[in-house]
Amino acid sequence: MERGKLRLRQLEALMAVSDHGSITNAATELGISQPAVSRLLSDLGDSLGFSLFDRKKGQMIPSQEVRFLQPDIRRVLELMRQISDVSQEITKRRAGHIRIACLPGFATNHLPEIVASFLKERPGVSMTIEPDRPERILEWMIGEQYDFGITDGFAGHPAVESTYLEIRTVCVFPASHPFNTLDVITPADMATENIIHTRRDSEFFSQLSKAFQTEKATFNSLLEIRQFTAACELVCQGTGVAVVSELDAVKYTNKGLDFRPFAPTLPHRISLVRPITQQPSMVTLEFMELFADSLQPFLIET
Amino acid sequence: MERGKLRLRQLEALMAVSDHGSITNAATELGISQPAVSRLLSDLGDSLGFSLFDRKKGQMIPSQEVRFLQPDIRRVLELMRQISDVSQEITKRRAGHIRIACLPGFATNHLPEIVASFLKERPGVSMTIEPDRPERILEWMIGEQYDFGITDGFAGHPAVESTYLEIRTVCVFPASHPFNTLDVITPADMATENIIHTRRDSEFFSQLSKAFQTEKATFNSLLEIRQFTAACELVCQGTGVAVVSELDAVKYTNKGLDFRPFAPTLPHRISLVRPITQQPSMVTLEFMELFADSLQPFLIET
DNA sequence: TATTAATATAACATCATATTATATTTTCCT
DNA sequence: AGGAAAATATAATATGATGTTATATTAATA
Repeated sequence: MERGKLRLRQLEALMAVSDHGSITNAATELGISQPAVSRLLSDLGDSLGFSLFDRKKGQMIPSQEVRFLQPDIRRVLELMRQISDVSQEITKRRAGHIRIACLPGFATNHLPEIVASFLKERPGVSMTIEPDRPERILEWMIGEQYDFGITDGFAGHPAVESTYLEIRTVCVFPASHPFNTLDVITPADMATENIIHTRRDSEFFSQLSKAFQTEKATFNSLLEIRQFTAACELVCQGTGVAVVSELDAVKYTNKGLDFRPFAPTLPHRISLVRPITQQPSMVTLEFMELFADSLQPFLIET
Repeated sequence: MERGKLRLRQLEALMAVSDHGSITNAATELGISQPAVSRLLSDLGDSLGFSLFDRKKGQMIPSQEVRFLQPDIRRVLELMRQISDVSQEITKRRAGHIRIACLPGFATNHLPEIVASFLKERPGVSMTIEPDRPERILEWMIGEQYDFGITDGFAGHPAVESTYLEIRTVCVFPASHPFNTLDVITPADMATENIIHTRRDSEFFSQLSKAFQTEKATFNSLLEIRQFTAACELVCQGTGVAVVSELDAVKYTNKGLDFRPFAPTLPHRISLVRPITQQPSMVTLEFMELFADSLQPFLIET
């Protein structure tokens, strides 16, 4: 017995002949010459050590042994086709998996629509989105559990590459509020208003209160929340006014909210991060780019 | 992009490098030279169109894209190994499937032990055993639904090859019965006994009753059964005596039964059959041979 | 049995896959 | 940072796999 290795082409030939009943037809099907198939089979027969076909009035009938192997062989060929297909999709950035860790605000607000439009064009791509606190996001980047992170302005870490961005912030108020006559809103304007704001230990709160101090305006703290979207919801209810990222504000214009630029310009600082050690996949890269672009209209010009 | 076909060897190289962390190790593992692996990968990279590995201080880390494909690739390689293994087993007649149709008597009596010893040596072989009436067995042979059949003496059919066999028959009686002093039992001896026998329309019954007629012995029919084993069970109970195939008789010697040759010699006629149109698999052939051999000790010498 | 269709074999071209030799790059260690 | 050692890439080349065309052989059927 010749114990040569099984080759894919031999199996292809075997199935083609099984399926089309003759070597000649199989050759046509495979787009090669009849002798080529003939030899593939004879080689395969040699290395398998049993006869592959019985002839029954001109038809090539697969032997019992071959029939026994057929299911596995079909599976192999099918899988090869699939691998080939999927890798094509990957090349066209239409297949793959992206793991994103982000601040809870993004998980519900801006990210979903970007993700949706990205996935719509790419049937083979799947994603994991994990919202969590900044420290956790950082850990995940370092541990390479996620491919892409959206977090707040952060200190930097040798294992993490980050792009720092400053988002415009605006003052939001109910559409019917007198503020709608102003072009810009200042701390002085807000001195008589109830203010909804982020946590006192947040970086953004200290910026905001400093702005009020500088202009010697009263800061009437009414409510402390964690996310800008929560603030917007409350402003909708008429509970007060707030300074939030324009990214969040625009989502509420059709929900009875209006907004104006806030002066002085306060940046909402965020960072787009990724593990530096591993090369991101091409889809990931493409997504990160798309996401960064999506923020462009909301960035403070420098 | 070069859109060449994926080759198995490339995938093997890919997984070897993924699993062993370096091209050099992978090459050792595959038993080939380092440049060979190097080029397999570079070819694969070209045809896939994305980078396969990231280097991290001497370790080759599979890229996101590769990791995405790995499960499928592993499955392909595993399947190929399996096909190769199974076909080896087939060659050694240790894998395959045999479909047997037989008379109900054989399904419970002689066949099981032959099957058991056959399968014990051949871990990859599986069987289907279908007991049924002779006409049904014939149909199945013609329709090629079964590979091997055990039926009673039969008329012959152009699509079925058959081997005709004559099994010795003996008279069975309880061990304590006076018959145990005789060497041979004749119809005359049995004239005073209650007789358990096969159905009146069976070929064997007509032989038996003709023997009694020839010797002008009374035939005290007590019970009509279908299978010889059933007759043996009843003889055990002391219900009567019977003439049955020696094949069945030997199974009851340790169950309180004894037997002696019956004179005149009556053959129990059976046929081993198989579809003539299709070439039987090698295991099937081997099993048929084993089965025929197992009957040898019970055949009437010619 | 003659004719035709299907398959096998032979001689040869080309590409895949290996080799050895050597250049280049990376890693890692003063 | 610079240089030795290890890992990887490239080049030149041999061999086997896979294809071709031409032709012989075998099987089907009228």
